[in-house]
Amino acid sequence: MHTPRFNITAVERDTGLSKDLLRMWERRYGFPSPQRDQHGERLYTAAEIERLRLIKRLIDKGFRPGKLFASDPESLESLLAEPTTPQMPSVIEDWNGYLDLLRQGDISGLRDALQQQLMRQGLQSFVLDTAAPLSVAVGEAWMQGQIRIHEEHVYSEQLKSLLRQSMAVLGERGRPTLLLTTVPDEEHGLGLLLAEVLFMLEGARCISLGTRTPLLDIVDAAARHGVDVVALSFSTSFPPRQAAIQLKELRDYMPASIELWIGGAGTERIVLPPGVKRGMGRQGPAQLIEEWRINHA
Amino acid sequence: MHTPRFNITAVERDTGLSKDLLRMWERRYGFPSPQRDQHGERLYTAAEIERLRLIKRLIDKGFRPGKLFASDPESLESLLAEPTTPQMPSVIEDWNGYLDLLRQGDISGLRDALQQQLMRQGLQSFVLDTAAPLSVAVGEAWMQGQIRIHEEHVYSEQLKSLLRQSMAVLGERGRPTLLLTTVPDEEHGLGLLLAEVLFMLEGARCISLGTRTPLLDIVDAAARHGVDVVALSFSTSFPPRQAAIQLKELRDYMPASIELWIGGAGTERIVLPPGVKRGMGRQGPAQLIEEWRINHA
DNA sequence: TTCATCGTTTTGTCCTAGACAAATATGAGA
DNA sequence: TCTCATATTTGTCTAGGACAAAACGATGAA
Repeated sequence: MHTPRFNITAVERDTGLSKDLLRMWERRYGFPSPQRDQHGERLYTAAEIERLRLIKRLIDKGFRPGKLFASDPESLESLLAEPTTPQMPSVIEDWNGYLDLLRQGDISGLRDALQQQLMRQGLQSFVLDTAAPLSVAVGEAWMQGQIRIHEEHVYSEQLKSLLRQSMAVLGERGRPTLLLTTVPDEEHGLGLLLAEVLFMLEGARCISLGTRTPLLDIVDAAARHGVDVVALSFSTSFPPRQAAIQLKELRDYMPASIELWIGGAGTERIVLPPGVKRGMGRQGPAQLIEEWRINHA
Repeated sequence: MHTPRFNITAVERDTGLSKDLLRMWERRYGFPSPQRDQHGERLYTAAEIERLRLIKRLIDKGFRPGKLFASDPESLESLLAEPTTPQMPSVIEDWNGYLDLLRQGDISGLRDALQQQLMRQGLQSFVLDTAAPLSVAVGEAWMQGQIRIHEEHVYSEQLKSLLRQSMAVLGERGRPTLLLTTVPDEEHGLGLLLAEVLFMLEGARCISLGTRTPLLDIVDAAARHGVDVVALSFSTSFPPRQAAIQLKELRDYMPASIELWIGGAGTERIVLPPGVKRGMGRQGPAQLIEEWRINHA
């Protein structure tokens, strides 16, 4: 068991920073400056990846690379703790009960706790008031290094399983018909499932393609199934600018009669292209459905 | 809605071919040779993307780029129809009933058909004799261009939902305890779910991490949950050589007391490192569990 | 024959470094 | 204070060279 070293492909995969960008940062700012193997190829350490993740997170939060690379590593940590918008309390504290179960590896305990909460709140409130914010908190906890990625995986699997189970009792639904999926670079499927539950509770008919559908196939699928709406989910970690570009493209390829909706924790910062609607917060999905029904009465 | 043109990022996203590779093919083989915008940046047409996808499928099937770029576009289509290995009857024909439902976009029809078959066969036989071979056939049909990727997505989602639902009635189980997941480059989760069902039917306790868990996290999760076995799934499209390397690494990182099992349609061609077991075919999973129980009686 | 081994060819990924568009910050003027 | 124009920062594209890894194919042994 030796100290693991990672090549640039692995770093791209684990940080979401493109190879081009990693090389450019090295050229421009001098960090990271990974060791090289005997062929001159970059070999990154786990610590470098850790710091890159931190920097990425801070950039997502609105800081600029120039400042971040200039200041010393220690002070970066503290920046993360600052709330994004003033008066916004840390989301993590409220959920420490569930997070502790995760940290202890108590899977059945976690499952029981979720199940119990679902019973208490009912499906809609459970999704809106527990599952959605808890998922954000779990993501946040991972970002801050409080839990490991496999613990996030366990959480995700348990919740998916629970939701699928609950959804099975909701039968075939009416209009509008929605096509749900994510773009190819967005692999988080949990938000999609949450959206599916909410839309089904509003009586819509949902066709889910799962994650990572190529844009041209979304267009084709929408036409084939004659859907009224294409709904996409974006997680917090998805780059907002990328999202805007892809939405614009997709909007261009599809007839205007098919609406394009987006949702998920990562949608707030996305600048919406014309003809794209956002469904956020408690009333988001219900509102979108209601609007659609009024317009198509 | 104008004639769509795609930049290299969009092509990478929709074909799965890296920018580097797209540029290299252009340099080396002269295809694709996209138009350029006023700044010299590549602009691909939908037709070029279509052909690139075809070429990608053929390469995945075992053809070599050199040959493919040499032969004319028309003859490429016909290559897809050929069976991968001689004397192997096309698996697709046997499953045309389901495939037709997919092609017609009849989702509820598909769901009913699967449900009905599950009722008729029982869970174990359904997984072994329907779900597993049908999934291979669906993959094959996509490779041959008979269905589009979004239709494969629909199939996958319906089957997952059905299986999760069925699994919910199987409660907490006994030993051994298995950790199920895939390596970071393997995103196919259907095989994992099939394995989970089979192992649970044998009375094992399954902890699923979903897909794409970093190797070091697999190690950590295995230790944390005190599992007896780590089970990984590989799809047919996974490069066997890569699989062998990762298995060897993983075997090195983990204590010998934890067994390492692999399964899935893509395992046949993998050269097994020492200390790794393969569970293939009808009796595979049952056999592995039984062996383990004998050794740990 | 069949199988393994070793050199050769093909193929994909990494490298450097220049250019420039898009995003953001800054400052001038209303 | 706000708006617009200009400057700076930042990310992504470009080209072509290099070379590792994979696949092929020929040669020799069982």
